[in-house]
Amino acid sequence: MLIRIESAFNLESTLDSGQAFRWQNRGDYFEGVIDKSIILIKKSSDGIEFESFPQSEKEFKTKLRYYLSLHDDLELISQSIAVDRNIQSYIDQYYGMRILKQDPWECLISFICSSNSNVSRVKKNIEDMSAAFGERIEAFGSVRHTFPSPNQLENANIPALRRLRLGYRAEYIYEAAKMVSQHVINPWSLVEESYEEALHTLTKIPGVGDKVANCIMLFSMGKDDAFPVDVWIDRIIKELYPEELDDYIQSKYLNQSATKKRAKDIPKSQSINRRIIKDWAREYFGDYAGWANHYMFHERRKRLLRS
DNA sequence: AGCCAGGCCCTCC
DNA sequence: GGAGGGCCTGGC
Repeated sequence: MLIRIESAFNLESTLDSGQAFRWQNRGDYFEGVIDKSIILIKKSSDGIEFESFPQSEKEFKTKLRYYLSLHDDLELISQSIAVDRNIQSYIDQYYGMRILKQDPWECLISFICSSNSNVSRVKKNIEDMSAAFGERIEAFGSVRHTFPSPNQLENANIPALRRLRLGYRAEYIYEAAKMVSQHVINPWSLVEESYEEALHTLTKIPGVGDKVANCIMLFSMGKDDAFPVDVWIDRIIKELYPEELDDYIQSKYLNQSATKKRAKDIPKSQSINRRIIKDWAREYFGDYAGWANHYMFHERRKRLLRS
């Protein structure tokens, strides 16, 4: 079925930029799993062409438009975050890349897995968990599995998760599944909450700190101003904006009791922590800071893969 | 062999 | 409140 897209859409960068972990690049199309279906997507002249099974394409069209954030005004967002030449260049290079709206539960577990890890390993972890505890789907010549529900993961015990090579994350995943299945936390309801509320709730889950929480909020909850700071973003921001960061810290300190703080106590750009970087970037890039984050991250990742 | 990878948690100060 | 070390595993 065709989904007509009026504005720009970069399918490859959107699905293969490390924000989602279930998409496989099959050359001229992508295969993934959303909800209870296998999805095939490819570019077409006036939008994208997709197939779904077992859920019908008619049923899936609305869901897919939402998932791909096709209703978001990319022109507006790009203008909003293009505050300097750096970010403008990244937008130009990967124009049409969008932040997805994945399932918050799957996204939560995915980014718990991501700590001290890498994209290809997280992909394997998610496929392994799905194969072990999700439901089998067969379509288009492929066998895939749904991402397990909170109940299905809670019923998987920790040793079984350990056997999937999840390492110390197994305990976190099990605890998270228990919290969700027992209604201590409802990740889907956080879409309606404010950034601060959602952050507060998410970081109560073991294995979820500030970075992971910001990824979940950005990639599944439509919190466009979430700004995950990992080692790469940390390096990029310090590299591109050293003066701005120093100025920001100066002003923060001056706004406090100026006499109490001595110059030597003011952190230098090398030792600036991730909290300060996040606070600065959310002010600097504004309402769509998370999109700026992902363009910077993606550009760096692509550049490193080339070299 | 030893360090690092898209962090987080716990234990000290 | 923040610095420092440990943690599963895989890859170089």
